[in-house]
Amino acid sequence: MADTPSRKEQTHERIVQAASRAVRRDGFAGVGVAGLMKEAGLTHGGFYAHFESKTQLLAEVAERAGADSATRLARVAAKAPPGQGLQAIVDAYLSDRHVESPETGCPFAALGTEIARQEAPVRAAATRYLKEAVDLLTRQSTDWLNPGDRDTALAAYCSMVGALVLARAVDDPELSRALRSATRHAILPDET
Amino acid sequence: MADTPSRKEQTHERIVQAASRAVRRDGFAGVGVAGLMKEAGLTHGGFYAHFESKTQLLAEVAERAGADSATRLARVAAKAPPGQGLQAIVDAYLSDRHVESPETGCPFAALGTEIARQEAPVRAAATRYLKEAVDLLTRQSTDWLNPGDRDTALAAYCSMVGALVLARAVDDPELSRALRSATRHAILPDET
Amino acid sequence: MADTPSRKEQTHERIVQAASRAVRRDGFAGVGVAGLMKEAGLTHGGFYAHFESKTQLLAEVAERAGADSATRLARVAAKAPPGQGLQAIVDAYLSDRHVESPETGCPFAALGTEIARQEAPVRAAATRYLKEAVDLLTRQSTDWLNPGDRDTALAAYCSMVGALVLARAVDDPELSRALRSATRHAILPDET
Amino acid sequence: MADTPSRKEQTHERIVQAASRAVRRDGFAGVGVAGLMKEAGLTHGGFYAHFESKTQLLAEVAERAGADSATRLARVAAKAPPGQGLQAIVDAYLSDRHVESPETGCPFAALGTEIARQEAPVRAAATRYLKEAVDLLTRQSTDWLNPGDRDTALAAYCSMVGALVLARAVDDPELSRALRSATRHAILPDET
DNA sequence: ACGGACGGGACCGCCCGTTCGT
DNA sequence: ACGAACGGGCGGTCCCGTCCGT
Repeated sequence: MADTPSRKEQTHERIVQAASRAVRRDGFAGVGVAGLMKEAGLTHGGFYAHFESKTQLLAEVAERAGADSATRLARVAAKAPPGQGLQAIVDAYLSDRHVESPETGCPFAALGTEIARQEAPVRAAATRYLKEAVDLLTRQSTDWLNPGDRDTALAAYCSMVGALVLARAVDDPELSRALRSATRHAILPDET
Repeated sequence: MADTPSRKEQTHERIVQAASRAVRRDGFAGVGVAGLMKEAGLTHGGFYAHFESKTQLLAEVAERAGADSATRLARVAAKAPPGQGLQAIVDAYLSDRHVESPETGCPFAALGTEIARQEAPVRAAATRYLKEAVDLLTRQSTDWLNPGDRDTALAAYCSMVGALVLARAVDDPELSRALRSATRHAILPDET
Repeated sequence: MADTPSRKEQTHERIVQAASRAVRRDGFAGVGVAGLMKEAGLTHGGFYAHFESKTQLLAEVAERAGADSATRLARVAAKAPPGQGLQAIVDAYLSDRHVESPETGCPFAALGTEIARQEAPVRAAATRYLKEAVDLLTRQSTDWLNPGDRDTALAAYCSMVGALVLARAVDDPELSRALRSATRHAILPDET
Repeated sequence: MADTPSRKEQTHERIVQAASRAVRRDGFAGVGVAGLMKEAGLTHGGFYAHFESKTQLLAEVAERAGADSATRLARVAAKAPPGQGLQAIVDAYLSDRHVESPETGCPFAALGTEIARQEAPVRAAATRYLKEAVDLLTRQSTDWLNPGDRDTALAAYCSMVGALVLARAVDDPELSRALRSATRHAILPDET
């Protein structure tokens, strides 16, 4: 369906896409309507032809950022050799690249503490994404994670998010790496 | 040694104190000079008698929030029975009370993703606090954490921060609890 | 050739026009963005759709005030009988009306001592205007001013500006008139 | 008669002195109480022990700047050889040094267009100073200026003020010099 | 007398939401 | 549907005037 997305739908999409990156880069409070539209190649006058309010855009942005991130996680897992999906996910999540690129990374690592102060739609989208991400982890069968062990998956996800949040916050590159390395070993204990 | 803190120092302290709570509650971007001063019982006019800029206040706030939090952690550990310091810290950190009271809680759980976008002094203060907190954890001798095992402490702290960030972000109280419960068991595996 | 100036250009013009009067009346430091916009029949909100900064507006204002004033001078000269252009200019410049109406008068008489403290674009505009005004004077052929005697024209212009500045500064109407009368006779010595 | 000026009077004097320079340098609108007091080596808290208001200070400043300038003019005239007082005054007034040093120069050249917007006491002081300056000029007996020819003196003073105002306003050093040179020759026509 | 904190107001720059015109 | 202008409001900064304390 949506075989031929109308011009309006395309523009709508472009705005959401640009905003989802801008928000992860600058935070919910760091973006303005004018800047978002400019980044999408438009002027801010036309914004309200696509969204009822900035709030509604942010809700769509949250949804979209979560969906993007879930897709990305799934792709990483799918590419990995059998039985190494979790390892691949963890490595990608805790990579230098992820630390340096919040724009395209995990929404929780980029916006976690701000989400708690956002309005209901944003938080609902975040919740949906979290469940999706945890489900994906739970499905990874590895030597030491029994498939279906949801609690271990939850804990692993918390660890990764926390590690990345701290890794981005601190001023000390070595500490940043140490946080992620320690987290990696905690999640994948038998790794050589 | 500052026997009688001058009136100015008292006011300065009051502002920083009020701001450190307001910032954790509303985020760095959610507070304004006028609001902060009002919360401290003053008007915005006198602000620049105490701080050169809002940025400088935020730096002091970061420092202060970190110091407060470290003190609090240490107190929790000290109160615990011998060999149960870590458990006490984890329980306090992952408690419902902490989830509901960002104002007086861990700065990383309240501001983590915003700290990454703050200026150098704030990030430096955050880094100092993180080292302090990890050192405290590292010193906790328990049955399963060898004292001095810094990597385990790092991983444990990441887990707790991530769990709390997610617990606050999600819309679903049950999920919030599940995140923390799973994290607790991951950190304290032998707990009955 | 700007057949149909767009709405934006019209508004822009209106703001500059209003500002050029307000500045001559109240000085560079005596005007604020809000007041200027109000005087142009707008609110301060839309200001930055037309100007990058207050500084840029002031630069345009200087240019515009100079151009207006030059046009006015030229018109006075053109209206005068042959050989009496200088006399007409001097009389207009030193008139009571000019003393009482800085808003529409010579920018140097209204803002001269402040221009020296303004930024480069304002000073450049002032310089251009001065050259224009002096050229106009130089072209006036009279009985006692040889056309092309630029030094005499320069001196005459200095005299007029000084006379008007002083005439406006002093508290004593009689002295104000005496200053201008004396200056008139110095510039037009053979006048009966 | 103020044999031993009290400490308060000395401080008062110091403030007025510093302010008279600051105002000529930065304009009436360019100075603040805090800055003035700092320049006098004090803090702005004690200001109102010496002056009822900023307005009153400005009045005293105008008076003082005028008196200083008059004294300076008189000294220049007194030092000159007999019959060359006017020439000495004109040369000093139109010198490069005067252009570059508004702080210690003629108040009209520094503040003329702002004085017109000041309150009554400032304008009254300016008027008194103008009369004094013109009287001084009028008393200069030269080959071409009959002593007592007040109108010529008035016109000469207007010329000098205008020349200096313009010389300071323009962006072009050559034009600045030309203005003053032309004015000099207009006032002192027979000079070789 | 002087230093310094404080209250209140102002100004510039920016942003959001709306309403025009095209 | 889009661009552009406009209205109202807010945030940070600075300043004046006052009132304490010393």
